This record gives sequence, C-alpha cells and structure tokens, in this order.
Amino acid sequence: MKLTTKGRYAVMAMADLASFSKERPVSLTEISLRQNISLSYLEQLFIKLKQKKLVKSLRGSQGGYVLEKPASQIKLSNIFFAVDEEIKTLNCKKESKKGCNNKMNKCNAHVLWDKLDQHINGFFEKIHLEDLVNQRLK
Amino acid sequence: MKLTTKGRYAVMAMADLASFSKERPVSLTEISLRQNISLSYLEQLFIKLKQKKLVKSLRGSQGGYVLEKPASQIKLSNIFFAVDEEIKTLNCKKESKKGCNNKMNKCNAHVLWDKLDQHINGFFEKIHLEDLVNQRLK
DNA sequence: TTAATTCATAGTATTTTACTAGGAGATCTC
DNA sequence: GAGATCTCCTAGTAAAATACTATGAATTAA
Repeated sequence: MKLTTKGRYAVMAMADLASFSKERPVSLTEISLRQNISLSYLEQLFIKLKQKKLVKSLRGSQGGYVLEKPASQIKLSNIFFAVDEEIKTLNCKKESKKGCNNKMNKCNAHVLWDKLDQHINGFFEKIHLEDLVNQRLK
Repeated sequence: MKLTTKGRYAVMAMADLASFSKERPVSLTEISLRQNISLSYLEQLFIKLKQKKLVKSLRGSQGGYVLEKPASQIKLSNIFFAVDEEIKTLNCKKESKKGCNNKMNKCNAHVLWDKLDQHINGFFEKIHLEDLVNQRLK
C-alpha cells in the first residue's frame, strides 16, 4: 500500500504554486526544476488539476499557472481526486469475481476495507493546502 | 493508493483460520476454496505468516494451519507486516534522488507523508483479528 | 503405501506506473 | 510579424510491481 508519484507530485506542485504564484503565474518549467519532476509529466497532471478547477492557466509567453482558489480552500483530498490518485482499498466493481463472492468473511472484510477508506480519506479531507505550506500539520 | 491482494488475502485467510481452526487444523485447500484464492499463492503467504509466528503448521495428511496465538492477540498490523504489505507512503532511501533533495517543500511534504503513515498504521494497530471475526469494528 | 498436506523455488503473464516524444495552438516581447 | 515561451493534447513505451502458475520434494496420518 503506497502512494504513487501522481499524488505526491500533484501535492508538491500545488504547494509550490501556493508559495510562488501570488504575484505572477508560475510556469511548469519552474516547478519542474524546483521539484525535480519531468515537465511532460507535470503537464499531464496540471491538465487534470485545471479540469477540476484547482488551478487557472495563462497561455503564452510569461504565462503559467495560478491557484484558482485560496490555498485555505483547497483540501488535499481535492488534489488527489483531481489526478486520479484513488484512495480505494477495494473496488468491488472491478473485483466482482474475486474476493467478493465468497460466503464467509465477505461482509466482515468489506466493512473493514470501507472503514479504511473512510479513515484515509478523512485524513486528506481535514488538511488544506494552506496547512501544508504553513507547516500547520499539528 | 491501494491495498494489494497480498494484504487483503492474508487478512481474509487469517479470519478464515480464526473461524474454522478451533477444533482441528485447517488446510490451505479449504481456505482456497472458501475464499477463492489460489492454493499456491496462499502457500506463499502462509510461509511468511508462519515465520512471523502468527500461525502454526501441521504437515502431512490431515494437517494444516492453526493460529499460533488467540485472535484477540493478533493485530491486523501484524498480518500486514508479515506478508510485506508495506504501509509506506514514501520510502526515502529508495527515492533519494527524486522528491527528497529539493529545497522548498521537502520538509513540509515529508512531515505530511509521515503523518499519513502513522495515521494508516494506527488504524491497523487498533484492530485485532478477533474484532474482525466478531464484527466488532465499531 | 498412498493420499493429503506443507515446504520451497523458479518462472511468467498481466497490469500499473512513470515517464518520453512530438507537435499544435496561444500570447507576450521585441 | 517573428521568435521565444508557454500551455495543450495524444500516443507510445520502458520498467517495475503484482499476481499469479508450475513443479517437485518432504512429511505424516490412515
């Protein structure tokens, strides 16, 4: 069970934006250099972040990205969701053949995985981008 | 971010054992049928569970596995740990080149991933096999 | 002695991840 | 209006991880 780079990069890039895009848009090239993430990969992530209205883009020279809302209104769960970093421990639809249709421990295990989902999602729901940038993680 | 089958299967198999091995050892063939998990794969998991002293084996005909300790003394975290289902969101050693050596958001992000680790691990630390079998997941 | 079982290792197909490549379209600056 | 700097968009692909499968030896109850 591990977080993929998609989720991690997205959070780091958004934190970077929150720190540097107050005066002017920040280009992905900058973020790429600062955070050591490939430019093309960042582009793909930002298209999704934009679709979910977390960032705004400004095309052309001197363009780049800025946050669409204040960092205090962006939850980490929003970021993960945007880039498809799914916090799912068990997807019933996909696994209908295995693990679901057994008689005995089906319900027990299911309840457990559901609780786990809620537990993890709850974590990301409580934390805002601003908390991260300001080291307010308590 | 998802739980792999290794961890899920291990938990389900252990729950099966807890339910059925009170009188007699339970063979992996039985678990394989009940839980719909391949026998060979189960064998591999149980070697690890045995090494970590969570189960006891009885070889030969009519053999099988039994729990080594009461279900009330086995934490889910013990099971995950045994089968190498790592609850790690970021492994610094492996990623020393990327994601760690950037200047800005390094510490912030690190603190976050560490908190997440603790959060998830804490979840599994609190739940015992017995709770799962008895539907005591509150 | 035979059937049922664990034990042990090696191999492999599939899926997921983490990119790379290449170009089109927009906009600022000169 | 030309060039540089950006975002936007789609495909492709190498590497890693996952989830098995295959095979056979060792052990033991009946």
